Amino acid sequence: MTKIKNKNTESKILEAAKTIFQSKGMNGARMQEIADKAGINKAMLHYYYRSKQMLFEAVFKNAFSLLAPQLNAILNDDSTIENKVREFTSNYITFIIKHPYLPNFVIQELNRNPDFILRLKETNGFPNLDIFQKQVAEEVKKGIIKPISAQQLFINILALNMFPFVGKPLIMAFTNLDNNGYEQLMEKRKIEVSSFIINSIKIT
Amino acid sequence: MTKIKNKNTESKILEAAKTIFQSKGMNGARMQEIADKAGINKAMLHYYYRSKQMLFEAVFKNAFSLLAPQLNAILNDDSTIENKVREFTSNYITFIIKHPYLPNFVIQELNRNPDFILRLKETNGFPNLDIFQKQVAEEVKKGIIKPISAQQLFINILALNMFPFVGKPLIMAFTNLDNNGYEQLMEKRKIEVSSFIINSIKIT
DNA sequence: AACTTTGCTAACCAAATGGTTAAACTGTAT
DNA sequence: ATACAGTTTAACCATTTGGTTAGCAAAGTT
Repeated sequence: MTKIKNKNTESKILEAAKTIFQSKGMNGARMQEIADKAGINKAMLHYYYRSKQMLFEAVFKNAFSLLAPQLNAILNDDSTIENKVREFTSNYITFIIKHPYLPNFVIQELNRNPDFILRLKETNGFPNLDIFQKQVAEEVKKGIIKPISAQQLFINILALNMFPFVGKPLIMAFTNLDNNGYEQLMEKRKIEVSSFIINSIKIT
Repeated sequence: MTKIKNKNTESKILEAAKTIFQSKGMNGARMQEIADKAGINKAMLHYYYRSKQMLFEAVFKNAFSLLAPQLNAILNDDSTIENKVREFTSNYITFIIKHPYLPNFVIQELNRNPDFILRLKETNGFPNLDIFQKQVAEEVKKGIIKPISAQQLFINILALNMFPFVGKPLIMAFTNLDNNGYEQLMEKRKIEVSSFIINSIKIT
């Protein structure tokens, strides 16, 4: 029963920490609040994770490891750029609707501590533009897409997909939409964003 | 001399608070650090601004009031959409390069406290899509641009312009660029982003 | 049965933090 | 000179916060 109890508590902590950290950030989160949410004693947080910083890093790495494979789908898959853009957009937006705090959490914390990403870059499977770069150059040369640098294209894809979630409050305010209307907009973007990108780069 | 000293201290506080709040956020900022940066006693912060919350709101409103006119340029100006997109992109990126912390600060704090924007919406000059909406519908009808909703177009414009700054650490990591390379990328975006948008929506 | 390890709790602690206060200082008006 | 209002400081305060510790109960080991 020891092991079972252990795993239970440890994962309950991680789950609670995820919720609190993702909605309040490292600085806004309180150890007591995490303990309360997990329904355990505050000392247990330190028993399992030693410090707030280490608990936070566990949560952050977990979050980032969800994002990275999504990006690798567009960077390393070997279908055409058009196909990848269409598939990525649809998949990514579906994915983020299920994890709405994720992009903002990752971006906010990376801005707070830019050095943090250096450690992540060592990680296996960290997104990398090399393959994508070759593919873009090739399709440009073949006359499939208009001249564009892979970097700019990648930034544009990322921007069009991630920003609407990161800037949700801004968008809701400007468009005068409620939560419902906002969700409908996002739903439509699953196909509209990819068309927007393809229209821009494809040679007809 | 009384009035001068007064204004001096008050604006020194605001200036210091701006720096600290924009780089560390409301939760990460410390009153003592702001006082130190301003070169004055901590009690002065409360003398002039009563509380951390009120000092923060002064900084935030200040920041937002810099952003709003930029957006209104694209929403309410009466040149063609193509012209507005080109002008806005160039102006906005130039502007943000001068105030790099601004977009992230505003977005981060609005996500932390979404109710906050409700008060701003009452403000005079709060960006509003009404005019833009009519203009987009009209240009679509006239066959100048392809069918697109004003909301989606606006989100795309915002995304392509703001995201690269909000997601700077992410972009630097994925593209393997240093600060210098990043700045060059942004410089190029002043014209490339508008072309990207125009290519996508314009009927040739 | 005696002993050790593990998971857990309540109570506690030191440092940090936002905020207050009483007194001193400064320039100005009387 | 004196009184006065606005400005500034040092010292202080209450609360919050991350983190520690001593001890306990249950499970595992010998």
